[in-house]
Amino acid sequence: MVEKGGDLLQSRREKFRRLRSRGIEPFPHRYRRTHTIGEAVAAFRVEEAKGGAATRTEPMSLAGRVMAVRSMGRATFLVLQDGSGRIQIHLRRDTLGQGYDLVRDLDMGDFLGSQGPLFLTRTGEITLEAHDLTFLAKALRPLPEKWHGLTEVETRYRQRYLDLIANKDARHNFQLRSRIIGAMRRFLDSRGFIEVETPVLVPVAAGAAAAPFTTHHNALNLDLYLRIATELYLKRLIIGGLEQVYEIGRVFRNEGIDLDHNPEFTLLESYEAYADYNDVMAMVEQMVSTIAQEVLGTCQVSFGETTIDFTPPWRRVSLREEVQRCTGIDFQDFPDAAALAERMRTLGISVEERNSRGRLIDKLVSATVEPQLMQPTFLIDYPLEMSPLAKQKPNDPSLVERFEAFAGGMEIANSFTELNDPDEQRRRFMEQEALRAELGEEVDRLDEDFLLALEYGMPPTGGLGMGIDRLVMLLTGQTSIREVILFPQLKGK
RNA sequence: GGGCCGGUAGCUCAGCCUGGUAGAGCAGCGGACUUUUAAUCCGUCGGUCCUGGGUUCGAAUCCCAGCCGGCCCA
Repeated sequence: MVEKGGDLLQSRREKFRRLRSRGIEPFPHRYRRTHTIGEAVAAFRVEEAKGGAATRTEPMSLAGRVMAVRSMGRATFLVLQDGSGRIQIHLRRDTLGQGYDLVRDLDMGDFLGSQGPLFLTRTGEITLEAHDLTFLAKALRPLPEKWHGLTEVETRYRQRYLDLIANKDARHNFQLRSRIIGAMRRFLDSRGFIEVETPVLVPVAAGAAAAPFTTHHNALNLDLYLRIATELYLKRLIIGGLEQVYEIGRVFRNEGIDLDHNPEFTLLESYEAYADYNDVMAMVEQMVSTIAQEVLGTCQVSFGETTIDFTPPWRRVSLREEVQRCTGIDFQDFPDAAALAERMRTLGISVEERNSRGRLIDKLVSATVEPQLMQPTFLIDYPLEMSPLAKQKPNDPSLVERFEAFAGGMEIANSFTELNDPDEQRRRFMEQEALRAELGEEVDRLDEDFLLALEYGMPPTGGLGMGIDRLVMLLTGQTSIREVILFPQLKGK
């Protein structure tokens, strides 16, 4: 990389060189801290409750990154940051003697360890009185500015580490993300699910209607795809007698990028034998509200302009009714794609000449219904042709037992009573393949090996797919998926 | 794919409309300062003005094309 700002870098390199020449290793192997900063502060509070304002603790060793330097000549204040928080360090020539000379070669961004008791300054700030100072790592490049931090969105994404150093909100959101996924695992585990892992590299990108990424295995000389869903492998496990399984994993869809799409994203899928979509619906609202309660301490979260309340039960409404309410269109009146397309055009929805009826209804929902669903809502009972892996409703074979969950104007979950009749499944796959051939649409792919598995018998099963990134968006109040994915996809630079 | 906005020092931003030697704050460097809190004070260094063309005596500024990012729409 061509260096800009050469003298800034040179100044740091010079300090680095000086440290080494004085026999101080700027990159030692380890440091034994006795407390995290968070623990140290908590320990001080305990002592303070006993001892009052003049409290001094026993010496502690803390380590972290230097986030601020305030030097007043023969005394210097540093702010040290570790994963648990920040604390002020007070350095005095009186106390440190020659050790104080290190201040000269210290920069913001360096990692330091320091040992000493904690006390309260006269302005009331908990502070470590440094009795020694140890370089733990030298920062050879300057950090973003301390007050404004790092705001340029592109740099925040391309150099996420700088975002995490400078912006507390960014750190917080990713910590929440981890806790959300942890709470989700505990919820599912406590219900008897087991977590499994299925292939990412697959010979058929099946289980959803999406364009896959392609790759190649050299030794096998085999073209492979990155999975677009985990669905069909998880159902093979149901067939194998693992009655409750889930996988939280990355899937890859070769499509555009926008506020709620990233080409690789994290998907929860779960399958439960002997359950149907009603059971899954109950589980979803339980799971999301439990996670919110556990992670945020509340089921109400603010998102954009509104407050979303995840307290069960969530509104349930049939897809047909809701589309009718939002658009005045009853899609049952339009058994024919061309007529529906014409009607949709009158609403200003752009549709292509060669869209299937299923694709049209999908567009209708995402264009008109979805953006209105701010509060958690289950849309239930989808048209057969939109749902090749779902089981028909006993009393209306034009519909399937399927729901999608929405919140914040986004789809967050998709579920159905799984189709387990292998012959019917084959017919459905064939219909999809015919659509692809006829209209060139991206459709579910036929997976012969899955059909083979189905012929051995799959119990009635309720399945679920839930977009983890979108759930994290909702629970962290972020309206862009790139704010909850550490390294979102960007164009090359 | 279309529209709008943005890209200037390491970071945060002015300057662009109305062309005339590229600025501020922070950071850096030098100095003063032993309880500061965006420390303060004095001095000082620092630029591929996103890239490439064009117009012009002269372009960060105007025009065209492109790259990257954001938002809106499809």
